[in-house]
Amino acid sequence: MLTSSAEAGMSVPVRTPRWVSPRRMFEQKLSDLHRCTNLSHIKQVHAQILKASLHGDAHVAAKLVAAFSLCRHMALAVSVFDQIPEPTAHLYNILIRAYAQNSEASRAFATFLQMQRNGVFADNFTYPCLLRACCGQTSLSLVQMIHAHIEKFGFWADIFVPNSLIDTYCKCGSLGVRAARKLFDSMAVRDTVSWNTIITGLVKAGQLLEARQLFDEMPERDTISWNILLDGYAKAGEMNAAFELFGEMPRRNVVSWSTMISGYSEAGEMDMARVLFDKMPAKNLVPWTIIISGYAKKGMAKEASQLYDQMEKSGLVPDEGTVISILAASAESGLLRLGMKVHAWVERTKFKCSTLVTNALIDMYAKCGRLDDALSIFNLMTKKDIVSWNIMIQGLAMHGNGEKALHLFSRMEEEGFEPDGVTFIGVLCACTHAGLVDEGLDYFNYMERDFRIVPQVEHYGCVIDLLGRRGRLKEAFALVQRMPIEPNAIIWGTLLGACRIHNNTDVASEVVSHLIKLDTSDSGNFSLMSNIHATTGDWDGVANIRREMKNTRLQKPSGESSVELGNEVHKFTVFDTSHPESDGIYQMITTLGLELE
DNA sequence: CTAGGGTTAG
Repeated sequence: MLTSSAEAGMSVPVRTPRWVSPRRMFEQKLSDLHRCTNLSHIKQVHAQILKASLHGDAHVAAKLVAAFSLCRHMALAVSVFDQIPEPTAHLYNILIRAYAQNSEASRAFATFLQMQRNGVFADNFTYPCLLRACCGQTSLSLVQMIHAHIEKFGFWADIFVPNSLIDTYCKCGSLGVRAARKLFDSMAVRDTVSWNTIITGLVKAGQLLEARQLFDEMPERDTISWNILLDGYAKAGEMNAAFELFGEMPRRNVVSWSTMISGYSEAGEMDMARVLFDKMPAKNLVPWTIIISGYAKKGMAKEASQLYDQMEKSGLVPDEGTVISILAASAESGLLRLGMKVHAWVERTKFKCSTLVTNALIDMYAKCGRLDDALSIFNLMTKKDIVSWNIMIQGLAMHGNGEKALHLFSRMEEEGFEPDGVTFIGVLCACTHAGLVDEGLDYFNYMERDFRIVPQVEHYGCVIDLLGRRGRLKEAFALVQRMPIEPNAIIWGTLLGACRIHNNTDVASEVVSHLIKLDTSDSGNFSLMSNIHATTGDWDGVANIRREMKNTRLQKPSGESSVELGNEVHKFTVFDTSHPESDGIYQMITTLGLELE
C-alpha cells in the first residue's frame, strides 16, 4: 500500500535493487505514513519506530498522529503526541487538524489554547487547521475571534489564511457571508481560490445576483468558477440561465455536465437530462447516479432499471454514494424492484457492512411497505446509529404500527442511544397513528425537559395534527397561538385539515384568514376550505374560494396513488376511469369490499 | 482554502 517515492517519481523504470538498506526502507515507509489508511500497518510501523527509539522525534510523531487520525483512532494519536515533551508548532497543527477532521471541535480549540500556554507561536498553518474545526457549528463569534487573532499576529501573507477565513465565515449563515464579503473586499492580494470561495458562499446563501456580479468582475475564471455559478442556477431551478452559461463555457468537465443533468432532473425535465447524459463525452459514476436516481424519483422504473444494468455493463462499479442515492430515490417513489436489485448487489460487496448503506436499505423497504424486511435488516444490523433507529421508528409509525414504533423507542433508550429532534418527529407521528393523544403530549413536554431538545416547527406540526385529528381543535388552535416560533403555512394547513375532518367552519375561517396573510401559494389549503364549506352546505363559501383560486391561478393537482406491477409503476387518482378495464376494476373493488364486511 | 451524486424530518 505504501509506494516508494522513487517508483512514483522516476520516468525511467528502475530495476528493483537486490538489497535496500533497512534504514532506507524505513525512511520510505515513514514518508508515506500520513497517507496510510491501514491500521494494522500503522501499528506495525509504530512498533518499528519504538524499536528504533524514534518515538521522541517530533517529525516522526507528526506522521503517526496524522495516520492514526485518518483511521479515526484519536486515542492512539494522542498517546503518540503525549510522548513528545516539547511539541513543535507543526506537531500542534497536526493534532488540531486531527481533532477537526474527527469533528471534535472543542478539543481542537483546547489544543490551540494549550499551544499558546506553552509559549509555542501559531504559524500560517495553524489557522486553516483551526478554522476547519468551526465547520461543524455555525458560531459566527468564534470565527470572529479567530479573525481577530489572525489580524493581531498578521498571517495574511499566506493566501491560505484569508481564503480559509472566507470559507469558514460563509458557513456561518447570512451574517457570516456579509463578513466574508467585507474581508474579501479588503484583501490586497486575491487568487482564483479567493474569488471562487466567496462566490460559492454567495451562491449557497441564495445571493445569485451578487455572485454573478463578482463572477463577471473576476480577472481570470477557471472551470471551477464556471461550475460554481452553473450549480447556483441549477439549484435555483433557473435552467434557462444555466443552459446559457453552459453554452458559453470555454471548457467543460464531468462536473459541468453532471451539474446540468442534475438540474434538469430536479426540475423534472428528464428528457433534457437524458439528452445531455447521452451527449456527454466521458462519464464517471456521478452522472450515472444522477440520471438513474432522477428516473427513479419520477417513478420511471423501466428507464432507471435499464440504465442501472447499462452502468454495470460499462464496467463501472457502484460506490457508496451511488447505492445510497438510488436506494433513496427508490424509497421516494416506492420502486421495490429496483431497490431489491441494488440490495442483491450490496449483499455481495463490502457495503453490506456500511451503516449508511444499511440505513438506506431499511428506509427503502419501510417506505415500500415491506416492514418485515426492514425490521429483519434492522435487527441484524450490528453498527446501528441514531439514524437507523429514527428510520425504523418513522417507518413503523407511518405504516400504522404506532404501538410498535413506541416500543422501539423505549428499546432505543434501553440500548443507550440518545434520541434527537428527528426521533421525536417519529414518536409524535406514532402517537397520532395509535390515537395516543395524551401520551403524545407527554412526549412533547418530555423532549425538552429530559433531553434538552427544543421543539422545532415540525414538532409543533405533529402535535397540532395529533390534537386536531382527535377533534381537539380549540386546544390545537391555542397551541398555534402560543407557540414561540412563527407558525408557517404547513402549521395552518395541518389545522385546516383537522377542521375538514371535523367539519368545524368556525375555527376553519379563522385559520384561513391567517393563511391568506401568509400569502401562500399552496392550492391544497384552498381546496380544503372549499371542501369544508361544501360539507356544511355553505355553497356561497365554496364559490368564493373557487373564485379566489381562479384569481391566483391556482390549480390543485389531484393526489395520485401508485402501485408497482411487473416492471411498471401504475398511477391512479380518485374516481379514475382512464384505465381500459376500469369497469372490471371497480366491480372487483366492490366485491372485495363486500367480502371484507 | 474553491466545483457534481449521498441515509432519517407534515
